[in-house]
Amino acid sequence: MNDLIDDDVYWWRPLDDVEPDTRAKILFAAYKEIHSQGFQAASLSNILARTGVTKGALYHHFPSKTELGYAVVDEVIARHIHQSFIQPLQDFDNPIDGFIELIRNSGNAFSITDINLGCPLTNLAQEMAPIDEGFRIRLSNIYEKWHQSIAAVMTEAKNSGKLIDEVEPYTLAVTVAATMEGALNVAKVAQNLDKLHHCGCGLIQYLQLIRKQE
Amino acid sequence: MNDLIDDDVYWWRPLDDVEPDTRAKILFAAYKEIHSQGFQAASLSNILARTGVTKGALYHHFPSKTELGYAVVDEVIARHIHQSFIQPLQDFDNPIDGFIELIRNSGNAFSITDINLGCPLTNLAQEMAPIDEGFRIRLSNIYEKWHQSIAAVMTEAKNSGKLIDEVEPYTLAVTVAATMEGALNVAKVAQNLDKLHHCGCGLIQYLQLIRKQE
DNA sequence: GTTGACATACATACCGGTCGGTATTATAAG
DNA sequence: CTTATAATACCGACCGGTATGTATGTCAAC
Repeated sequence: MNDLIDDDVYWWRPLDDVEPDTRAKILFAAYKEIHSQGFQAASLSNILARTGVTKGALYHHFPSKTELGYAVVDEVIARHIHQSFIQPLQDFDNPIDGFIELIRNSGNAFSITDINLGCPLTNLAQEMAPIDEGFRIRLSNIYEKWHQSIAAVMTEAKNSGKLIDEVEPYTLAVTVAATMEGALNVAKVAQNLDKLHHCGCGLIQYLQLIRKQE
Repeated sequence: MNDLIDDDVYWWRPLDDVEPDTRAKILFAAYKEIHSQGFQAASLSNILARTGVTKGALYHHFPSKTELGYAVVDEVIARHIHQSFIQPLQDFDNPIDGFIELIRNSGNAFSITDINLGCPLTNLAQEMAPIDEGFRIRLSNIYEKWHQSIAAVMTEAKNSGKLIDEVEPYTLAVTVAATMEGALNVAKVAQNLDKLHHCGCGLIQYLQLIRKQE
């Protein structure tokens, strides 16, 4: 039905030994449909066809397509971002080294499928922020949490003398996040991992330069 | 009909003293509709209603909605990017100073409308790259030209000893472009110019750090 | 009288959403 | 243990609206 996504390479999957309940099935299928088609172009019929769930069941669990979209943001995307981008920050000893490590790993972690479809958070933000405030608020909150998490570890690093004095932690956080987002964008359009690597190298260079020399 | 865009603040407008021909009218209206709604959600009926042009006229000039979209990319968006982001590079004496100046000006140049709707190039790329190769190629070419233009001025600057030796011009170019793009994204979702300023400051800091000290 | 530049009416398909009905399970009284 | 009642979960035909696209007609210019 939709060849853009192969279930096997997907980051999240219902556990094999537990039959996911209907709501979870809908939610996951909706996430995939939205990720590959965008929210507005996402077709409920496609979601139903792929899950085998009927329209009645869908509208039993969700009052509207919009509310289904909100649930995808709150329950799937927000969790994904937290696990992939916020949680790892906590393990950093020195955030500069941590980020460099994270960027280096990203180069290998992303498959070409990931690249072509882009970041689900960015995609939805782009599409829905100007036309639906419910989406915008939810997505904006996720970004803000991410920025503040980065700023927190940078503040700590600065206080312990690991960063040059000119660094403003929150400014740095927003900039680093924006660069990572832009990098994925660029790679997506080019369908080319090299672009991603270039951005990674550039960002690493920036991070090296704000490190306080002994 | 569509309140998202106010014609008067738009960067491009048919000249007042020349009645634009039908094709140009359609093209401009389509550009606005696509910019505010996205390509897939853009409605031909809206475009027709706003121009007063009939469906017959539209399909006389363009064989399909997709081809109309291609024409918008080739004739409107590509030109816009060239004028706004590529042309100004040529006037730079020192590209570091030039970029800093350009970033500082951007902070004032962008209206809240611009921010909320986002960059037309980025929006289209996000939406259409994974699902239509015709769009993807066109948009990818625009990005590539932009990257190479930046790389060219950076190469020149490096050769004349204005940049530290570690700088790789093309890598720097892609990174700077990605950061600018990400910055607009972040500001769009937050509907907040402050985010844009933060990214501007971060980027300026990076540029200052790669400058060769005398 | 042929061609280009439109205008109008219509065709077809798909969209999100509704609604009457049913199957299953939970609760609790008798 | 049986039975009555109620709530939950689900089914699928159907609806109005809108989407892109098409077929045919008009009319002025050369």
